[in-house]
Amino acid sequence: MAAKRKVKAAKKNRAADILTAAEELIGERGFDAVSARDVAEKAGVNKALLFYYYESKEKLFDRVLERYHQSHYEALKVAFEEGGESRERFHRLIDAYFDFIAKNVRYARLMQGLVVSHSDRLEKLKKQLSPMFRWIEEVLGTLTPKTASLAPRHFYVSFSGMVINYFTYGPILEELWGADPLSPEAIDERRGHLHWMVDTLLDGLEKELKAQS
Amino acid sequence: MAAKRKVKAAKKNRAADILTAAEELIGERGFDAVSARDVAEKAGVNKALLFYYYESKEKLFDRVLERYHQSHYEALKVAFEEGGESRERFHRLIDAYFDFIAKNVRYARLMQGLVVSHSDRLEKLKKQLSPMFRWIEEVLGTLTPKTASLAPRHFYVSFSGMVINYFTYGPILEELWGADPLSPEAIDERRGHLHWMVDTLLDGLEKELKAQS
Amino acid sequence: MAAKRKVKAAKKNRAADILTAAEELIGERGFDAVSARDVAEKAGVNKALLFYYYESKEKLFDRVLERYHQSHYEALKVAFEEGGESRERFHRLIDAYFDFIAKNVRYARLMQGLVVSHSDRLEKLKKQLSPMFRWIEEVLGTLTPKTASLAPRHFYVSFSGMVINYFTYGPILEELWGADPLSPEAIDERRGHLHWMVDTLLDGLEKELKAQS
Amino acid sequence: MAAKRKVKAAKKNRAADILTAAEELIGERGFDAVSARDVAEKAGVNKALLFYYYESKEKLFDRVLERYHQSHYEALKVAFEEGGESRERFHRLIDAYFDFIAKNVRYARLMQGLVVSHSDRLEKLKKQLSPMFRWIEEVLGTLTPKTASLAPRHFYVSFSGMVINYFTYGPILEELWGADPLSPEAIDERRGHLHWMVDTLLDGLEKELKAQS
DNA sequence: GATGAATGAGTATTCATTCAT
DNA sequence: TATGAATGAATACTCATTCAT
Repeated sequence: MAAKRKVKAAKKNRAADILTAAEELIGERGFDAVSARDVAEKAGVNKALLFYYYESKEKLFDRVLERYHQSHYEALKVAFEEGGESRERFHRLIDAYFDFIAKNVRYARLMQGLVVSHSDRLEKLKKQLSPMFRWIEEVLGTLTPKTASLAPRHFYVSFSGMVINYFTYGPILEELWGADPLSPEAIDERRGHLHWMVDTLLDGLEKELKAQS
Repeated sequence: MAAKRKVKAAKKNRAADILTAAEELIGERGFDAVSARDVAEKAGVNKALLFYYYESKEKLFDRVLERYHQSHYEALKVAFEEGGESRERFHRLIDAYFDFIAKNVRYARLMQGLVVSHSDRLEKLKKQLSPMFRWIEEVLGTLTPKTASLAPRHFYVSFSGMVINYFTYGPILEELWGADPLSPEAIDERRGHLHWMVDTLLDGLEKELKAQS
Repeated sequence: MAAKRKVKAAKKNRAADILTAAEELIGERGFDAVSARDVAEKAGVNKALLFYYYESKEKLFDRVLERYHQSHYEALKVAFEEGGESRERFHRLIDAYFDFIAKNVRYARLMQGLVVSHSDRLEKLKKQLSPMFRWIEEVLGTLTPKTASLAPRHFYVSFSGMVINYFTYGPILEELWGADPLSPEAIDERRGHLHWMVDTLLDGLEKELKAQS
Repeated sequence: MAAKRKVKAAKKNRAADILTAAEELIGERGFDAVSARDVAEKAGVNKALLFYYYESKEKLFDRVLERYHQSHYEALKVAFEEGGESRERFHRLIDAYFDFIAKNVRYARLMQGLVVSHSDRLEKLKKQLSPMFRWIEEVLGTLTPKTASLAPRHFYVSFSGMVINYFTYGPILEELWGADPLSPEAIDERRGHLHWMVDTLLDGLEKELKAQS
């Protein structure tokens, strides 16, 4: 049994190696700039093996995304549903969002590249994101007034922009910024910004709700 | 003379045709997914002509970007420097930003793809964006408190995220959104959202400044 | 087992086919006039295979040269080091040189094109030829006097010119020559010429050495 | 009249500029490595002008060669026919050959590339070289015995190899040679080698003639 | 499972050449 | 004469994918 375990532990999981390699490369360079050869080399396997395990480059990349989407969605849900008072929950939600992206900057880059890609990939993306978007709309629904321009969807887009773009535009601003935007201190600073945003905007929304009623 | 003019007007300007074709295609599919052949076909010219006028695909794409950056920057400056009371000027600024992107959705898509691209292109982008970023930092500097997380750079990233991502993530959300996010009505609604954001956040900042003094 | 052998013998060695095709074409037309497509077609393989095996056209051509240089150098060494009296050894040396070129006229043509090619290729050539040149200088060193214009290097250039140019200029002179300079008879005649040269020049050198001492 | 002269002197002779540019480039890089664009740029004229004056790149290159062949042939003839005793004339002939090539190293390089080029160019070359070869055969005919391997054609090939290859192989040997083979001193040294060769071989031939009679 | 070999369709770019002006 | 614009064909090389072993 011990022997078997050792064997199992030593056993190379090439399928997983490939997935990891793909994930890293796509995150760094974007979809179109990564070739099957690149992935195979990085994973240390034969090129043909990609196709054996994942059928096509496209499907391999789909798998990379799926994994990300799922863990992203779950991170948000766990954070929000942990209980507590409403405002507290939203702070936890934005923290979860921000932390997930901070830990997976490659995911942010990948998404950014994806949303401007051609139709086939977009269609898939729509389907994959839809449950998370529905859930967030529902969650935010309780505290926004009827005004169309204050509907949950707008806050969703605004906050996801604030979070994601920090990580994708940040590196560009590095020199102008005066410090590495991905350093722990800078990340904390940004987190502070986001919490101030949440507070200020929740205050504003509360005022609106009062005025409407 | 009139005849001559007509002839002149009818004169084919292939260089411009190529630039336009490139602009449209890149905006739709992103840089890497556009080939020289695609551009030539769309422009209705011989592939080799593209190299005759622009030397390389890369340089052609640079030209596309330059044009955009410049008109973007100018639109913002004109809007802000027109005078008026501070809050009014910021509303005009956000309007200018939003309108420019709304009229040039392809530019938004292009930028989104760019920020996650490989190093050579990124380096160029940094240089090109730097003056605008500097200017915005200066402009916002007057109304933010000393707190690091409320520094101009954070509001720049936040607002650019709110504006740009509406147009790049919007299409993905179309079905979930329930309406075309690029329709005039939806665009007006989003504009309303942004103005509410500006007002609410300026209120918040004023409160902070008072508290600090 | 015999069957197996047959199978093995029948096995296609495309890498070798490509090398052979390249060698033949370059020898006929010179480096620059041979395209990757030409080589692939002659070898009866897909163009991409050429890059699969040899990375680049340049490297493929390098391999062709390497093979030639090596066997050329070895042929000379074997001939000279076989022993015997000095004059006998030089006759064997010139025979080996001449025979090698006669059997590999394409190599002569190839070299002739190479020496007038651009810098990258020249640099490589220098490195590849240097051991053979050093060795020949050493070998000739024993029988030339101190006079600079009778230094080994001059005899090396002179004899290599006599040998190589017969095969490269020969075909041009064919019609004027009155017979095919590559026919066995013509080749024997040329060999006679070279041996007469060797004898006459060795006589001359001996006289010089005596005069100097 | 003076005015007219000035105008004439100032008048640009583009056709000649093109020919000169072509000559220099071909001599440096060989035929196939020179493009019409290269020539036009070096000559400082529009690419289309090459075709206006010379019809095609091939014909332009032909003209370059013609000029060379003609002046080469003439240099040899003048040197030999100047009179004097036989041996003296041959020394003058080899001097003329050597000097011409030394002054036109590019011609040597060009020829070396040509003799290994494909058929069209070779055919032309044959026709162009034929009168000179005939003449040399005739000139040498007086002092060679009947022996086939001592026929004029062999000495022609041998000496042209000795002369030309010094200039084409020389640069390759530069580092091994220990000095620049194209420096005036090295060139004089080589000239010495050639004259020693002429003397030694003429001595040898005389001995043969005596033996035969 | 895993691999080396093989390929057809594609890439950006350069070429000699033509032509209207 | 001279040129800018235009093109069809070629260049070396890369791609995702297949397949026999």
